Amino acid sequence: MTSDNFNLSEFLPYRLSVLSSRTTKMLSRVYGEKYGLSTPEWRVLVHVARREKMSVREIHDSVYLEKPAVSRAVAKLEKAGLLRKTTCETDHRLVEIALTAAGLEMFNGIVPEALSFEAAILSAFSPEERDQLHDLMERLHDVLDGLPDATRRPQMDSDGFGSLSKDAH
Amino acid sequence: MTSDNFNLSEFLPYRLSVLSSRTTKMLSRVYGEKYGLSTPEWRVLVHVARREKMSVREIHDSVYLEKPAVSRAVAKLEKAGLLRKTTCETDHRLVEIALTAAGLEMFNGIVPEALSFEAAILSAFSPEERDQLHDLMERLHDVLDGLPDATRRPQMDSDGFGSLSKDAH
DNA sequence: AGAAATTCGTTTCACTTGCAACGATTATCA
DNA sequence: TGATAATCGTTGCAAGTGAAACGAATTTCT
Repeated sequence: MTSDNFNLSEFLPYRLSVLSSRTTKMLSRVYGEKYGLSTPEWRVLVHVARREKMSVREIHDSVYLEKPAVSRAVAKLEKAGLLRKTTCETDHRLVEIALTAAGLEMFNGIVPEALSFEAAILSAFSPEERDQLHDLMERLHDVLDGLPDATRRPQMDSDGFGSLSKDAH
Repeated sequence: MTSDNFNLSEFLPYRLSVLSSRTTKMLSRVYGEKYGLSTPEWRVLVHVARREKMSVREIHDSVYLEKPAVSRAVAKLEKAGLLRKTTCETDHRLVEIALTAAGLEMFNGIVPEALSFEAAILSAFSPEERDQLHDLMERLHDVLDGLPDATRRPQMDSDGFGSLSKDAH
């Protein structure tokens, strides 16, 4: 393909962007209109729900959000009474973030709706096709990792062994 | 899956968002660092290059950009001498947007780099897998279209029959 | 121990975005 | 024809974002 007939709508990065934007926007109605959460807030809420305590940096590492975005989302969620911040006793730089009962309740309210949104999307695909999709996306990430100047990729959720994983010392 | 073990990193909308963000950001180095374009400007440039003349609304319809974003991108591109704006003779509300020689030159410079970025990504996949990816993404769009309150989906580039397609009157 | 470097979370600032409103122009229709 | 409605592109404004800078706290290294 030459410059002459370059077609943006067939260009993979553009296609990914449009698909992602539409999906995120439609999902955001679930946690936005009804629960008043922004996308960063939703992501933080979900992530904190998986462990007892998390620091801002841990959230930043595992969720695709810049540090300031995490900080602000946490501040808003705290103001809304959905989580509680306490400075870590053993390291006063760290903040221990934990859901409140209200936060957990909201989390339990949203998740089924979010999952049913996802289910509605995936209902159009067979189990094999879902695997294909999953596999293809994973490999796209791998390719990006190998490119020069690769952007940061949030680490996968290594399943919950709780507490601040500030490792052995 | 219950709320208890909801895993954000396995959640399709989130996965799409991260993949799209990474891809867009890495691509933006191509047109950003070297040519000083923002993403909306890049999209407008590319789109205007496919036809002789376009209006703001036509760009808005076919590119996934809000009307103000198009308007501002066009303004910047004009200031940079990459395109020219003239008010339509037969309808003074419309603006006819066309690339200048400098704009075309930049377009011809960027496109090969953008395509080689895409090629680098797709090199990890067989032709069949590329078709699968294309097909799966297309069907994801179809599903979104069928959902209530579906967001706007930019119309595909029906290949170039030029001029302002303000239809017969 | 003490100085320098590092890490953590927040804040600041410039920039971008999305939505609504606006003036200008054209279309609609009584 | 004349008034109303619709469309086009732009602008204002409030909210969001990213990068760098910052103070506080801890680690590192001599």
